[in-house]
Amino acid sequence: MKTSLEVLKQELLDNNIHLSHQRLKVLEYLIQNHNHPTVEQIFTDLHKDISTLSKTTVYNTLRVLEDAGLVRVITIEGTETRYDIEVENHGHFKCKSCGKIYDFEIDMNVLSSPDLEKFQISDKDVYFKGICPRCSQH
Amino acid sequence: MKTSLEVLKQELLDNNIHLSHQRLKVLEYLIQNHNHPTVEQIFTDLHKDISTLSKTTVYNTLRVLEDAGLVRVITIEGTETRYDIEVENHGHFKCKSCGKIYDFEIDMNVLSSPDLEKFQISDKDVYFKGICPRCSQH
DNA sequence: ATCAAGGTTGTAATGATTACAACTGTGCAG
DNA sequence: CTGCACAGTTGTAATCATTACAACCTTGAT
Repeated sequence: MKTSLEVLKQELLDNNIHLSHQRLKVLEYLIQNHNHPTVEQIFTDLHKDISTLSKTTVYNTLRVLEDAGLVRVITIEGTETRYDIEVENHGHFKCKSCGKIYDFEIDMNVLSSPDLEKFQISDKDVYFKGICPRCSQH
Repeated sequence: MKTSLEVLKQELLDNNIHLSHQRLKVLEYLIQNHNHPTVEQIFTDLHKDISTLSKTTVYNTLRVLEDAGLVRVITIEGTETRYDIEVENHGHFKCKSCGKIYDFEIDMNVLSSPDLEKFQISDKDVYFKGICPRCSQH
């Protein structure tokens, strides 16, 4: 499994990133919660276990993980930033009614454009919005 | 031409939206500036002409235009919200070096996923990031 | 045992966006 | 003509996520 903790820990070590207690907890949290949590959610939940945890640390850690390419930042809406363990080939759908974000499989490799011939592309994000099945059956 | 002022004015009238002076100015600005301006840029530039203009009005107007489907909101980065006259079938590329946002043509209709069979999709956004040709040559 | 470097913490500052209440202008009824 | 109602505009204050910063803590090497 690609998102196993052990594999990711090794990736951090390969990137010369120190595996502190807090960082591991954030990483574990993201592995166990694929529901695209916000910083607030991550902080609130982890705070129950680590009472000394600071929100700044959560921000710092997420940036470290993002820079290492382990975590994907979802900015589908300007008002909220969400985080996701990096998984290839999927887009994000946000329901305008209930607000839930769904993953969907999509082949990013198909996504290319002659306009970008000379561009170096490092990130591809696909965001859809609309109404999810649960909300549309009202 | 699809983004002509006259056509868009008619669309606003069709949506029962009053064509105030300020709203027309914002609309004109977006037609003339396809460089994905922020609220700050729109406000600063228009303020030169309309000295009484309020930033709140710019926010209000952009929301009205967005709801009417004439304007597309670009949230490629959580820190900045940008606005674009609605044009079909194009994605946005942001250069991580110079920060410029480029349009590129892409066939949104190709973008679909079996996972979304029962979803009602109303918006499709494609965001790429990387290095633009101007920044990568040296 | 000591020291340096990196990591963590809490508070203060920032900055974009929204809420809100007062003001303005325009069209219509009388 | 006059005044009223409504939609749009304005400016300030409030909100909220994020960042800056300085002090503190941990850990590992010498």
